[in-house]
Amino acid sequence: MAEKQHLYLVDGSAYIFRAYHRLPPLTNPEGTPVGAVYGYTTMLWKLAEDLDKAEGPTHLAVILDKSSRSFRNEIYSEYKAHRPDPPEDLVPQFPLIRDATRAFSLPCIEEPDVEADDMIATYARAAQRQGWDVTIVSSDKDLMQLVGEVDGARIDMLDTMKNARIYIDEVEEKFGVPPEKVGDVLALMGDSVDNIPGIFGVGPKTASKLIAEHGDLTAALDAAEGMKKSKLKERLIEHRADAELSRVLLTLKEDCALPQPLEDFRLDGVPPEPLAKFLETHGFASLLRRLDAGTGSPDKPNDLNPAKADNKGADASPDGNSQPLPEWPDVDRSTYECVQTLERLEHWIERAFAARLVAFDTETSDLDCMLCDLVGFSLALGPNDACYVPLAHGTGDMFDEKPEQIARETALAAIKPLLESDAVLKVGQNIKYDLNVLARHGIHVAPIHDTMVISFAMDAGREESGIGGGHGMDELAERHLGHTCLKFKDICGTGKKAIPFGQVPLDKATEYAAEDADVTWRLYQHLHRRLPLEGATRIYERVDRPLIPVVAGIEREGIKVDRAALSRLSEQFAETTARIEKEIHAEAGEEFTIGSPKQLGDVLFEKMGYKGGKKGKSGQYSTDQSVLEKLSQQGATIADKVLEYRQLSKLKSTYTDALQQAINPNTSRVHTSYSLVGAQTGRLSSTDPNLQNIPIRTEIGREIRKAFVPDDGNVLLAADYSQIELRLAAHMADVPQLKEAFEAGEDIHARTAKEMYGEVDRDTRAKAKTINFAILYGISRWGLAGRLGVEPDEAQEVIDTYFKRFPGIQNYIHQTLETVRAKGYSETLFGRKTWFPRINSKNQAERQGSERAAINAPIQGTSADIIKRAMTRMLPALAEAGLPDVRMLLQVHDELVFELPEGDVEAASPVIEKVMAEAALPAVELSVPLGIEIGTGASWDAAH
DNA sequence: CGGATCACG
DNA sequence: GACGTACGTGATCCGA
Repeated sequence: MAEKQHLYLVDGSAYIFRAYHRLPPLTNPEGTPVGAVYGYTTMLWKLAEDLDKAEGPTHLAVILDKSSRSFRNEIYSEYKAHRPDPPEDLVPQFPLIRDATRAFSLPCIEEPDVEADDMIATYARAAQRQGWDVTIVSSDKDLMQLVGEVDGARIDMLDTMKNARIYIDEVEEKFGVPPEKVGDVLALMGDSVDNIPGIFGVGPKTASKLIAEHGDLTAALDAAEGMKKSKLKERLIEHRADAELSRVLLTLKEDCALPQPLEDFRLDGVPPEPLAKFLETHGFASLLRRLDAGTGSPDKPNDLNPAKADNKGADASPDGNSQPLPEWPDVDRSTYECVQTLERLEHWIERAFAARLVAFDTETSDLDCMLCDLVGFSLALGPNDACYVPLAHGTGDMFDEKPEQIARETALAAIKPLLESDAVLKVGQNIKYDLNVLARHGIHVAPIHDTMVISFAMDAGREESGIGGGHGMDELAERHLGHTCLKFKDICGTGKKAIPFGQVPLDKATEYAAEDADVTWRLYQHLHRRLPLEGATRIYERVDRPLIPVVAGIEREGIKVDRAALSRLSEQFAETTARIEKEIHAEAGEEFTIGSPKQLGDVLFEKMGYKGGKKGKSGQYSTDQSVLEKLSQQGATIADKVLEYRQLSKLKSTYTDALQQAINPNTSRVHTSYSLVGAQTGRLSSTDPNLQNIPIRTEIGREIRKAFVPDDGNVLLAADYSQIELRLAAHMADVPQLKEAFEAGEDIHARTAKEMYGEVDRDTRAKAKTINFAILYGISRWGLAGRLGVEPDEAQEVIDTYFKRFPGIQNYIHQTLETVRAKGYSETLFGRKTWFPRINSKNQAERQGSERAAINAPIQGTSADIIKRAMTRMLPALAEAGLPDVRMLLQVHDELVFELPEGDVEAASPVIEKVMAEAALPAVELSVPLGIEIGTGASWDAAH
């Protein structure tokens, strides 16, 4: 019986355009741009690796566009007429795509005057007729027409960037119709990229609705006559011919002449020699190493290879620069040692002292570093030179005998001098976690490095090919080392079946844990040497690195909450919501789930017939606050009740219930976890629980703040930067009036109103405040119009006036955008970079989104830098002032919260104020003062 | 697991 | 030509 054949057809031309935009501008050793080629090569690599898999290819061909002309141009001269020329650094990569394909010894089809889509369609159908399965490697929506099954032979698609299979369900999800109707939908929508007209004013939603309702294009167009009068009806009738032409243009030609028979596409593995040569030529060193490892040929031992030391080829691994990677052996988990005796541990410690740098990782029973038990730690001193030291394995529900291991206190006592030694750098990935675990055992690890934080300092906002832009170890290992780490899930399982790490057998545990340390060591070597090249040393060394132990300390302090008060609030909220729920149901005349926006929308806008319902992307009515407030103004009392219900259930579930649960049983306090890499701008973020969004804006919300309290005899002190972002904007954009106003301690929004309108009253001040924020967030006339409740034209006038009064602002925005477009990143006053890979996107919404974020990032980021510097200096300054009992508890972006003995308030306040006010110095001298507001009280609420 | 909603700066 | 409209976050709930 013949095995099932499976043909993969790779849409090469479409791929490289996407790869080009998603990858950094790498160059090969000769200076030729190769970013897209690199992406293409890794994609072919992945496909080739699937060769042996059940759903993998037996046959494969790459289809390229030879020219963009085809029979469609004969029918419609405007077809693809307005396509811009490809970017100039993509042009030289086209021929290299062919080279790459040949390097993999794969067939490559290019026919003059035939579009790749038609060739793909032809081959796909030909294979399907022979009973083969077909996978089209593309995400082109035109090709989705082909998806489906004929006589057991199926055609599907694979989007390698999203690693997603596209089959009938996915197509239906995207277009709302089955694959064979996609052409009809597209004919209505049109396609600006290919210049297919469609029907003016008809977008994807309308198009798919029309086709779904009427069955096909002709039926939909015929039905127009019978529709009730509307813009849509007019358009369908008027532009019928456009839609019909579009339908013809969108029909794939499935009967092209086949330049090569299908059988020629059989895959017989990839001969390594031509591929190696290609990878070498273009400096794809990380792939080259994987090739060497994969073939395992005896003349290339899988070890440090001095013969390769003369390889000067720049490594175009996707780092955004051409930093050569040191030649390391591939990760080999079989080399790791499981350390089970004190003698062996002492040996490792001795070697670590000699190495002066050790990568370090703790393994624990829980993700919460304030609750977990330490079950082991791992060390790495070089590539494949790593060990795992189990301390508490097999003590859980396991029936096996407890394995031999060093007693925890003995091992910790042995390693404490190493971890605390000034002479040895301790490197971790998210080392803040390990700092906290060990601090609970009386070990204060220093000095430290953190690969996650180093990565963030260089690459915040950068995205790479299909891997994402994160700073987690697995991602960093993939991106920089081309290595796939063992996944925690695979070791411990997931969900209910998950086991704690302490119950993982020692051989598996050693592979996983020591690999973490090994990979951390490698990442450190790689990332740390990139720091100066990326201009990121200053921000890392002066701001982010010194902050790590400070934030760890804050997390360990935690904050006391009044459980009884929260519990009372929970009860009160439960009673009130129950009452309101009944009232809402009564008013609606039926019981439904108020918390379901879908059900609520149907009740309000369908059943009760209220107007003003707007459906969003998902086809659901929006029922958010602004919508409900409008309904309320129309006299819908149910809207007010829903608003109140929403508010109270939010407060209950997110705060009064959750905070009680978050109280640590050992410390009786709530310990948040701050992410040092959470926000692209450099801000911290807070999780588990988030203590940066505790309510303050409403009276009832502030009840929750009252539950944040000091220990007996202490008070809480809240110190916040007043209007720091506007102050920074005034400085950075050099706006004399605003600087003066800040200097004089004026009300800044009032001053803006005076400048804008000549007079200050409630109304003009409120407008000015809105405009000031609009500026900070990157302005659009439509956005501002919405906020001010005026027409976009009027909003534009307001913006014009603002720019005229404050030309520095306009200049700042212009300069910032120019720089970001040219360099790809923005910078804070302290040199923190945030990358904006979509700033030059052809997609307008995407591009404009990036522009707004880019305008805001230097301001928000500088503010973050400043408060971080203040935090780092704070406790030493207080200790210096003889105030060692002041504890720093929280950071909320522009606010620091302290707990201190009542008697210390008077002495501590000026110290805190001074540290915060002078935090930019000496690196940056601001032309505006930083105003600090300080309050104290018996609760966080009272401290404001 | 993504979308909708809403809490904060 | 259509899109969707203020920046940055995280938690919760619903419903597929």
